[in-house]
Amino acid sequence: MKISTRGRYALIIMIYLAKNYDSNNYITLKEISEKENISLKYLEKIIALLTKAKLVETLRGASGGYKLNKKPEDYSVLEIIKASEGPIRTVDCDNNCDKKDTCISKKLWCDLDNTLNEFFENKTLKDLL
Amino acid sequence: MKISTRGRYALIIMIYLAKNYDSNNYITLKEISEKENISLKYLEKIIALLTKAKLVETLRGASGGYKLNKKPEDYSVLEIIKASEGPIRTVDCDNNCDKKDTCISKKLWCDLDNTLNEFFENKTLKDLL
DNA sequence: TGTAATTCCTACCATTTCGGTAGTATAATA
DNA sequence: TATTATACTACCGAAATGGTAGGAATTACA
Repeated sequence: MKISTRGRYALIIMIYLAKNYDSNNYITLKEISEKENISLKYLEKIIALLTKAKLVETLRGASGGYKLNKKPEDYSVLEIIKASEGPIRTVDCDNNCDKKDTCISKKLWCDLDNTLNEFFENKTLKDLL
Repeated sequence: MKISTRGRYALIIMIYLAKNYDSNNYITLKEISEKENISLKYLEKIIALLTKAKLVETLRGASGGYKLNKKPEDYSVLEIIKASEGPIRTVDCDNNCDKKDTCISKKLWCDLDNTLNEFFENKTLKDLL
C-alpha cells in the first residue's frame, strides 16, 4: 500500500508548475530539479508520463520547458496519480480467478478502490497550494 | 498502491476461520490450502504473521491447527491488514526529510493514511461473511 | 510407546518493481 | 551555428514479491 516516488514526484512537479501558472512561462526541469532537490534525469522520466497523458505542455530547445495546459483548479489529483502510477487497482486478482463469482472479499477491494478514487478525485491541484 | 497477496491471503485465512468459529475446532492449514487452492507452504508463512500478532490461537501436532481467539465481530479488517502488511503508511517520506516543515503535500498523504485506516477499521470480519 | 499429523523455523530462489544513471538524438532559439 | 532544452532508449543495483524446500519440534491417538 505505497505511493511510489513516481506518484509523489509527479505531484511535486505539478504543484511547482501550478505555482508558476500565472507567469505563463515554460519552466525547465533543471529549475525544478534544483529547487526540489531531485535528480534531473529521474524527473525527466517521470514527466514523460505526464507529457504522454497530455497533462502538461512542452517546448523543446532553448528557453523551452513545461507548463500546465489548464488551470490548477481543473486538475484533479486523481488524474496526476493515474498518469504516473497507473489506474488504481489495489488488488491484482483479475477476472480469470476461478472463484471470482463466490469471492467473499471482492466487494471489499472494490469498495476500497472506489474510496481511493473518490479521495483523489475530490482534490484539485489548487487545493494543494 | 497494491495490497499484496500477504494481505489478501491473510484475510482469506481469517474469513475461513471465522466461518468455522462456532465449531470451536482447530482448523488445519492443509484444509484451507486445499479449499482455497493456495500453496500450503506459502500459507504457513503468512499465518505466522497472524500468530505473532496473536490474532489466532494455534495447536501443534496431530489434530492441531488454528482457530480464532475472539468473535468474528471483534476483529477489524485493519488489524488483519496491519498484522500481515504492516502499518498503513502510503508514502515513505519520513521525518528526516529536509523540507518536512514546508512540504505542501504532507497533509494529502496524512489524510490518505487516515482515510485508509478508517476504511479498514470500520469493517469487521463478521461484516465480510 | 511409536507413528502420523501438524505447526514452527530457517534458508533459499526466480522474477518483478523501484529508484535511479547514462548517452545520444532531436528540436528550438538566440 | 552554438547553446539549451526535451525525447528516447538502454542499462543497473537493491529491495520486495511470491513463492519453494527441508527439517525440527510438538501433540494426539492407536
